[in-house]
Amino acid sequence: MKIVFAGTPANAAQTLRALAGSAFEVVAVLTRTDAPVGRKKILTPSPVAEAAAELGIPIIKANRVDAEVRGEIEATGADLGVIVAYGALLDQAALDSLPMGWINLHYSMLPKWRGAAPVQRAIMAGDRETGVTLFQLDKGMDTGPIHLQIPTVIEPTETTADLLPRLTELGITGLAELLPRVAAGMANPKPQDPELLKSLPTADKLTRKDARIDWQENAVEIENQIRGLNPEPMAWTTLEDETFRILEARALGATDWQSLSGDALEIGALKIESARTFVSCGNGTLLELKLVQPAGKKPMSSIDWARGLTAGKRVIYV
RNA sequence: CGCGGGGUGGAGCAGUUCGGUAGCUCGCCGGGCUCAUAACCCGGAGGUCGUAGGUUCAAAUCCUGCCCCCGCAA
Repeated sequence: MKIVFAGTPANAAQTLRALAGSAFEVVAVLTRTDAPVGRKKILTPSPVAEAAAELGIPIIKANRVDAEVRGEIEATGADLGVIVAYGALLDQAALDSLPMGWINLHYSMLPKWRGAAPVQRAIMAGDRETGVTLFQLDKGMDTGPIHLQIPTVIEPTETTADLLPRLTELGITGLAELLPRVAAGMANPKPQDPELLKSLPTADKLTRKDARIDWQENAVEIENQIRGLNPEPMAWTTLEDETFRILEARALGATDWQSLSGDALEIGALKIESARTFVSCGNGTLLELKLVQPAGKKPMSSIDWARGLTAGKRVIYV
């Protein structure tokens, strides 16, 4: 069975490497075109493109599968497409370009969290469990029939940065199990429940607005948000009109500390103790800052940051 | 030339406007107090102030070039 692999980011590259080392032949790789990266806008190939180059696999760079790209894919003589975070939807014609269609590796337990940011959304929502789904791609957004799913627990302190590599491994495991079955014509995918497809939340792409902390919320929710948004795009707030990123923080439960202690802090106010820093959140809850990054600075521990604050400086978030 | 912040002993910062050889909060080393400690007290080590050059009697502070780090935007 010959395979065309489509993907873009680092975890997709890792999956590609695993696939290339398997019994199946990866005859071509489809990835997004080189994109400008960083302040200097250096045109950089995607991690998948780099991996493919190393592996000596022909690369097709395109941000859309149009007639021309479809022709290239068909010309490879591949049987099946495997797609992992490619970054674009395939239309029906593209889906039909390969005899066995396309199998998508998605980082959630579908039909929950369909869409672009399933890992982040699951953590941000405070889910205790997620997983990977291998399904037959159809024209909808992650709506196709499911081949195989592998669940996993989300640890209480886990960030997207922690979870994604684990899911990547699970995805590779899943592919190793599924592909031989597909090659043998033994695949039997089951349709997703149409009701659940409608009712369950989707994992829409994250915007900068999603990454901004609303200190009115409870600390537990804010912590979930911070963990889900690490490392991309990273939660932020403002401090004296400057971006202030919070990479790591821990909620002190759902306890109403303000009522308990009586020293009511304004929401968003900072409280510094000997070696710890807290921010007052909604309903009297407290969030302990761990790792922060002021604009223009490197990430630092919250206590290092607090050490540098001058006495008169007002440290209330807005 | 997209906008902006920054490079000062191991860490985080102040000092740069109005040039005069370096300060704060920690850490580290040694000693003391204490049942004990992230507490307190005493003492100590550690800095060519990113780099090259210029102005000056004198530059972390003024001028010029270069390197590096980071936030926003893409």
